[in-house]
Parts: sequence; structure tokens; C-alpha cells
Amino acid sequence: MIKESYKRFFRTLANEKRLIIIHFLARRGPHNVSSIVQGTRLEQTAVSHNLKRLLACHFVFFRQHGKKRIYTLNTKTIKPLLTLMDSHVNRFCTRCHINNK
Amino acid sequence: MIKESYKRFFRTLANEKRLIIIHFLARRGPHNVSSIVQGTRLEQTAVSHNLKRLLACHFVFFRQHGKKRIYTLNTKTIKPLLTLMDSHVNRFCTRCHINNK
DNA sequence: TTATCATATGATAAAGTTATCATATCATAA
DNA sequence: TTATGATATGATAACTTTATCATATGATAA
Repeated sequence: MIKESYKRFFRTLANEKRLIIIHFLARRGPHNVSSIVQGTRLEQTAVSHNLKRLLACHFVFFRQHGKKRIYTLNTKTIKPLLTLMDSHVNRFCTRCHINNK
Repeated sequence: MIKESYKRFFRTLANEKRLIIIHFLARRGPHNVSSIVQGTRLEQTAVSHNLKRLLACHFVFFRQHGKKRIYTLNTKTIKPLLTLMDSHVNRFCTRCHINNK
């Protein structure tokens, strides 16, 4: 059922560390795990665990490159998603105290 | 910080009952609480609690109409969001066993 | 007013998620 | 092959969210 997919997808996005990883890949392009660890200051195991969840939802892809795995953001989905959220905030939440911190 | 908003928004969407309410309002248009209760078979308190969270994120609005509150979906945000998720599933998750149930 | 229908709120046990250990596996070069 | 650098996995305590009671508040008509 499609509703299950929505739930899984939104759950995957509803996490600080995964959002940090997404933003890192969005700003800095494809990177391997240890670069993501360096760039985000997250633990290696945390990065791997969370990349796995992003991967399961196809929000990222990877290609093997020697010992390394280069992870890439699925920009086709993620870019418009973030754009949509931004414009939602700008339209509907600008004077919303709960968002201004 | 904007990342906090993303987290709150996705968390709000990442819930079965709220998705049920969203889908109900998407299919059937604006309705008051007890109609939503009838239409979705959810508990009244659950519906109220969850509408409150949807409201806090501006995913729904309401207008008072006598004793009733007519809740409306924020289609500007929700429709393209669901469309985006659908096309993501169709593009990237069609052969994905985890989604086919 | 007060009664009543309609909706919201508070509290909290149960269920689900995350963080983070230790450890395993994988790819390659020596 | 074995050593090493890179990444993944498993387990579980700590934390967060949800479900669901009982109860409170709101709007209106009588």
C-alpha cells in the first residue's frame, strides 16, 4: 500500500543526522563515507547506519570506487522536496514563533 | 534554523493516522472533526490530537462554523508533496520488494 | 443560565526510534 | 595469504512518539 511508503519515506527524512547528511551531499556533491564523517562531524557508524536508511528509500545511491563507496544524493527527488519545504515555510510559517529559533 | 523545521515537518508527516487524515481530506475535501472521525474510523481524541499537529505545521487550516470546525488541507503544499513522493516511488522503487505489500 | 453537541487537552503506559558500543565484512595492496 | 584502510552490521540502553484513557473547554440553542 502506498501509504506505507509515504510513512517510511517521511520517517527516513524526519531525522536530524540524516538531514545533516542530505544537506552535506546537497551542498558538497558526492562523497565517500569518511569524507562525510569529516564534513559532518558525525560518527562513522552513525553515518553508515543512516546512509543505509537513505539508501533503502533511494534518497541516495552509491558506486564502489576501490575501497571507498561514493554516495550521491538522489537530487531528482531531494532537491524539489527541499524546495517545496522552503516555499512552504516562506508562505505559511514566516510569522510562526515555533519556527523562529 | 531551517533544518529544525524540516525535521518537524517530516515528523508530522511520518505518521499513519495523520496520513490517513491527509488522504481523507485530499479525497473528500474539507470536513469537520466528527466527519473525519466517521470517514476514517479513528478515535475522536486521536483525530483532534493529530489535527493539532498538522495545524502547527500549517498542513491544514480550519474555520469555525457554528459548533463545528471545518478543516481544510493546505493543498498548495500537500498536493505537490504527495505527487513528488508518488513519482519517486514510480521512478526509483517499482521493483523494490520492501515497497510492494 | 443550563444542556448538549462538538472539539480540545492532559497524563502516561506502551510502542517505536536513535545513539553508540563492539565487532564483522569488504576491497585492495603488499 | 595477510595486513590495512574503509565501511557495514548487531545489540541494546536511552530517548522519543504514540495511543488512549479521563476530563476540560467551546459554541450554540432552548
